[in-house]
Amino acid sequence: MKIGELATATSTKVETVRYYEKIGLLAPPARSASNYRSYGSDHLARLSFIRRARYLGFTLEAVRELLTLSDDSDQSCEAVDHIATAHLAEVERKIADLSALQSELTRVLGSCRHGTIADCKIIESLAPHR
Amino acid sequence: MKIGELATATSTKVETVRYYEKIGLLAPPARSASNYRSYGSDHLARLSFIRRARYLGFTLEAVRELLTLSDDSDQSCEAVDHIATAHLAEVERKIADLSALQSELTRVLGSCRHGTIADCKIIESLAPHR
DNA sequence: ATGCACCCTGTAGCAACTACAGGGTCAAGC
DNA sequence: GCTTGACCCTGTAGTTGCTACAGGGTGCAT
Repeated sequence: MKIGELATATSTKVETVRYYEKIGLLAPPARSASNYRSYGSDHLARLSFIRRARYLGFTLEAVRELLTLSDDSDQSCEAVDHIATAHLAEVERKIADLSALQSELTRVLGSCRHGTIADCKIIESLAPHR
Repeated sequence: MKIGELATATSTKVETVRYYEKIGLLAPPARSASNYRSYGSDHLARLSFIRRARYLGFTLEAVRELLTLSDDSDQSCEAVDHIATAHLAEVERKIADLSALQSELTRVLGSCRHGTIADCKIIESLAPHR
């Protein structure tokens, strides 16, 4: 299949596929006579894996490790578990941060009396100096 | 005050202060005879505002708008409210996304039997093709 | 006078793409 | 047989919000 087909099959942009190849995440495929990239089902599986891991928020570096690990089917999956656990912790940290932010923004917004800028509580709470 | 003092006073890095000046967020200050930047209390107030808005997760573009609005004290604070509301919505969307992610990661991790890669449920769930 | 902390400019790097610019290829329709 | 349009190619620059040099100058204390 051509790059466009692979891209639509995996909900990826063509440029992103080429980018993954450039950074060594996706193996360079065979080329047609006219120099078009020609992908097989192994590439499709690999890219699906990458996209799903990315969808789950793993960094490209983590994806790279997961791919290496997944190629070595004899190893224990301890390392995989480790990467995923660390990522989950990171996600939970972000949720906590954003929740704190949400509270603060809600508080700030709640104080808005819809008057003029001069007595806007939002602006005021951004510049907390008297 | 010199850039280093301003930076520590606002918990900012010196490079970041210069960066804000370069992108036109912070007005260029006066210079000393030896070409050192020399800041006043207005700069301090301005930078405090910026840092607090950034801490609340506003983008630099939003901060720029908030600054412009805050300079025009006669205007209604409708526009300010609008920016903050939009940002809150964005934060809430991110929280929702991350929470979904958290569930999925927890589910994936919970299925790990700590065996070999070959039957690792984590890897399997990343490559959902039969 | 010499060391050190600070300041200056300018440029390159980070993540993970995305968007051109400036070309070539291929199949269909007139 | 020629044009039109959709696709493909490479390479480079842009995005966000900084951060980190490199390679220099300044100011103060010892």
